[in-house]
Amino acid sequence: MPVDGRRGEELSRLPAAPGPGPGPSRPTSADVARHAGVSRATVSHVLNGTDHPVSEQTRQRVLAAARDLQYAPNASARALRAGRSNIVLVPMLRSATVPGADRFLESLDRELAARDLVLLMHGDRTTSGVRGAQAWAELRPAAVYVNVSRGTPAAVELLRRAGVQAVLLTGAPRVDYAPTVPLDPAAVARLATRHLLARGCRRLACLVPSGPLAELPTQRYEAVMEVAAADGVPVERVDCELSSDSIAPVVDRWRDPAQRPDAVYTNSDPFAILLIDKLRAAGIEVPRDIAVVGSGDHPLGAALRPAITTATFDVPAIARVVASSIRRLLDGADLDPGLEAALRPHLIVRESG
Amino acid sequence: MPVDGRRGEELSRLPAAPGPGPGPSRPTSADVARHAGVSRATVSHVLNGTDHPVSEQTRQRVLAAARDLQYAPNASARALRAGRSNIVLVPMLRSATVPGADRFLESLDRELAARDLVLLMHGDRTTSGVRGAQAWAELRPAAVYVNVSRGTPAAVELLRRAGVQAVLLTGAPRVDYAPTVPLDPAAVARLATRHLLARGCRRLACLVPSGPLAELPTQRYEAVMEVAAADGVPVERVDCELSSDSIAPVVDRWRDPAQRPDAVYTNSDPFAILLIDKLRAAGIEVPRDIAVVGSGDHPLGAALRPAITTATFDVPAIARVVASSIRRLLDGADLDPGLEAALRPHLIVRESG
DNA sequence: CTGTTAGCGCATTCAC
DNA sequence: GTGAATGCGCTAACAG
Repeated sequence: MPVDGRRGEELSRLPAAPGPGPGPSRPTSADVARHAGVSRATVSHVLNGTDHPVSEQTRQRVLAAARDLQYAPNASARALRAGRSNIVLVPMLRSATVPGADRFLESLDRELAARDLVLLMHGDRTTSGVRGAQAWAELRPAAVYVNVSRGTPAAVELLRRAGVQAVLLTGAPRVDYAPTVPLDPAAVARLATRHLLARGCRRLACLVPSGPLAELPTQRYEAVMEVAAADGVPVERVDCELSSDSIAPVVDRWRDPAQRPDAVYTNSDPFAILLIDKLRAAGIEVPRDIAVVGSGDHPLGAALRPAITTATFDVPAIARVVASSIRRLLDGADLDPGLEAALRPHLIVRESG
Repeated sequence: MPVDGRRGEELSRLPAAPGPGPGPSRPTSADVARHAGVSRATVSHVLNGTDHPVSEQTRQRVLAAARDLQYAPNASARALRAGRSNIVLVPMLRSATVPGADRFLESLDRELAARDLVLLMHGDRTTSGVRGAQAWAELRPAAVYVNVSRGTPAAVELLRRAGVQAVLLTGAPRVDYAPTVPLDPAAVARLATRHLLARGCRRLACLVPSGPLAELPTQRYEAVMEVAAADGVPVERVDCELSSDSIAPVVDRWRDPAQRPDAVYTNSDPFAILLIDKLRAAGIEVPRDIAVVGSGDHPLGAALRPAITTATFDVPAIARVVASSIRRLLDGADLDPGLEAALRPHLIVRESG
């Protein structure tokens, strides 16, 4: 399955190498057949459990031969013949963008495995659109699950034309050119904001991590703005990084109660933890002086004091409906009806706000 | 590339489906050839940049046709014919075991891409040995990079017989049946311990996270023990989890100076952060009363006060030598000579110890 | 009922 | 510049 290595070239190319040289043993179904004294067709029937009748005796002989030779069918040949695979390809997410990414992939693998599908992650985190689709299509996966921002209409069309049976997109703007898991990463920000407003907060601030991964934090900031604006509550935007130097000047300004918001939404729990540490050092108490709400439910958030109030998604539940939806798509059905429900964020109210 | 979905069965099976049905368009190299008015051989030569001479004019015609049809070569057919691919397969690591896992994979992808290789992660995190090798072999990758604990001798043999050109193992006990990246995850623990001893600490404790992922922490605990024992320094083993309830009783006991170690190694920075929080709440000051050293260089560790002293690996450097070694192995050379040097852990001395 | 023969799928590459 | 063989496994059609 050669796939394009260098990004940004016409098409892939195989590294120079000695052609289909026989190599060592590399057992094929023909070897198994020879070993068992039957034809390749019989081997195939036995190993695949087709409905074709085979005597128990030959069956055992074939199985034994396969075991002896440690035969592993060549997925390439198989996929080529079948014109389809049971691979679900997920281009790797831009790291740290989504806090629970790793947990999600772990759950997703379990759920897919239970549905006879294999999860494969493509290491490239940046290539998108047609160029990305090109790389993904080469593997001829049964399904591709990718963010809308990378799954452009042209990309989706290319994948479909390449024979990918199910292209499932995920992300905020629901699109019409492919089934979409309408997971809005900003939903946690909205939920957190509504919570703070309901608690009577009237002056908000929002920490916005800067850097190359700022897309999501910015979306969340806008969501906070929007919800707060509906109540006529102002939101101070605080651009920062996860470092002491970055937070210090802000906290310093907030020493003055007149300059101080009464609540802060921080985009991720580590930022909340950092902020609270700096506030404490400045003599500002959480939640008495300022309420702080994060998101992502980081384990440290629950363990430290004050424990972080956080808005988060139910990661395993989302993995389940995504896997189920992919399976259904492959079987010609619609998305899992439980999708919307599983995507609703929830709030874990602890001590910080 | 159908791969076994259910774990623990004889061999894989394709989900029932309508055979190699023609499907929609699914452009093949034959389509491109037709479109450009040339033979498939020519298409192949042009698209792969072989040294076979092709007139500039036809070259352009072929490229244009490929673009028009959004042609993506079928990786299965290609691999089948070529008997080799440019895929490097990495079975996904048991999550959170290695703190920098995600960073590592990101760097590794970049380094591999620069060497014309594509990184693919296999979603299954648990299957190992022959069973795992079976699943990995089906993809016929050019190389597999996996922990020694999963890459048993039988697994390595199976992979080799299946035509995987480079099997690179990683992990502590260097083995002789396959090239190994002797990355010892316990090395950071040794380094941290030596640092604490050099600072005059004479009574150590070691936090050992429990749970299903306890293998690594236990190895590290043993490393701490070993180094400390050489100096006649005792080590208290503290089994715990990353939660308030888990740490509280320990800290409570340490309120009594007579019961208290003078330094703690915590296996990961989040544990150090948690511990310091609880110690502070108990009126025990770090590093005055107890020194604390973590590992993994978590960003929060640098940002909080006291900043966490941590022992860590140079993740991007390791990714570089691993990628380089894989490339060299594929080219018939030996491991990158810079390997050992890149694997050395280093200490970031900050405030906590 | 049991097993076999034969052709296909797609891209690569040798030889004319 | 092209024809044709090739790699590996699946499966429809067929023969005992």
